Amino acid sequence: MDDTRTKLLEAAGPIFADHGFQATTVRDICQRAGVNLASVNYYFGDKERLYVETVKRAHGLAVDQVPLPDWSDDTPPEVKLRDFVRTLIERMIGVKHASWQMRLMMREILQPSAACRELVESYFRPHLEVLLGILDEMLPASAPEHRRAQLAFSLVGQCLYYRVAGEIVNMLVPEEQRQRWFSPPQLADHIAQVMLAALGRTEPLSTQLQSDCATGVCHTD
Amino acid sequence: MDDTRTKLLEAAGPIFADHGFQATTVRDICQRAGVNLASVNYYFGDKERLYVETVKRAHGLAVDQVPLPDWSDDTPPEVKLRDFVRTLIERMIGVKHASWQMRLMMREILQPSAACRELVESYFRPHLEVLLGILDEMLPASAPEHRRAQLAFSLVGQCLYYRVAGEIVNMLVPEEQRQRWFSPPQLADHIAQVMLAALGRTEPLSTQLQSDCATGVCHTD
DNA sequence: AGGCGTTTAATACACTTGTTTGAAACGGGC
DNA sequence: GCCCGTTTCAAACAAGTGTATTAAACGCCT
Repeated sequence: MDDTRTKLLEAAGPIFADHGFQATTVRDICQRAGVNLASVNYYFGDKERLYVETVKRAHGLAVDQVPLPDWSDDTPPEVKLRDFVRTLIERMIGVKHASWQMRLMMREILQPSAACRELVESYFRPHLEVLLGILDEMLPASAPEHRRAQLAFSLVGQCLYYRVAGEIVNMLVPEEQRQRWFSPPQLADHIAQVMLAALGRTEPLSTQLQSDCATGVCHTD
Repeated sequence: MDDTRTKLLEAAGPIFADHGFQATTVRDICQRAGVNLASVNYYFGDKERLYVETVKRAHGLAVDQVPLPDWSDDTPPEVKLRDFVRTLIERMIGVKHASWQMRLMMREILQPSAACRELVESYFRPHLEVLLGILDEMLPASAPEHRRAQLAFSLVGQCLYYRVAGEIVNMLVPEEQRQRWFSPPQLADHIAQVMLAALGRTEPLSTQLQSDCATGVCHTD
């Protein structure tokens, strides 16, 4: 019965996410899992094997939890882009409860370990390809490859920011303003607007913001 | 003589930046500094005090090393914005040799510790104010405050990305392309272009990229 | 029931950790 | 020279670490 094996994986996730690989102790994990100390070595060989297994599982859960929508063929690229941003933001800072997966992946992004190469190939690269496909629909054929990649990174960077620097944002923006204007869908729409305006698919932001500010941001909650 | 004190601080910087607080050992630091093991306790009391001292010093060095230019009053906001981005990018991924300061601050951003609140007030908030000032010159007076902040975060997020996810970018973009098109000034100019286009201060990117692609990116090296 | 592979359990081991200790070395001031 | 506050040093300490070992408990087949 692999019951205690999954109990271990389940307990290890949040702990690794919070403290990192080095700073978490096998004893902590076992205690939280309610299993014996020797179990991690019995089931995974050593602490590191348990770690990479946990990372893999985190990435699996993250994509299952908030999957990309599958668009019909005639979906305009503007909608696809906005949906893409919404999905990213939702994965980053939505799903408040179970976001240990993202915290763990963030550690891998910042300081790749052995488990990371696989993460890149099976998670980041496919997503990048999707995004590049969307951008291609809006860019002239003459746009060089590196500019497309940089545009993609610009978009992802804006989303990633609220995960990486979320605590800093909390300190910089007063609570009340945060509550009213910094919900995930609002942030997502802002980022989508920036990108679409930069690409010339909508009015520039400065003119959008000139009119009554109720338009321009759709409140989806 | 505070010689060994500064030797300790100097040695501790890169090590804390690489491994984080928990995972670095006092022995490592002392060995690298070439001083006795007991010195850190003698001079700083304990490991944590040494850590916050190191963080403070890192932030000091980071601003001294790549300061913001002081613009003349008639500098157009477009130039200021581009300079701002260049400074940020330079701090993030330029100064290859001595970038342990940023790596260390990145850890504080991702997981704020005791040393962080001070970092926010004396470093992040002043910079945000400068950026907001620049954006104000380009935005209509009717633009709500939260949208200005979000625009600022969009800009910073794009810069931060290459520091946070630099390793991932390295895995996603082939070496040759990186060498030719991903130098700090090139990335900075791309990001400035995205923001200026989004704000309507330049042509949208899709039309910029339609013309011969030699224009549009200035190669500053 | 009995035997056997699998899983759990408690404990021990070797090692690393941050910190402390006490003595030795140093450096000026009288 | 001698004293005394400061600094260095080697060694040791206690706590905590990952892992190994051993025996006990379990589940299941014939």
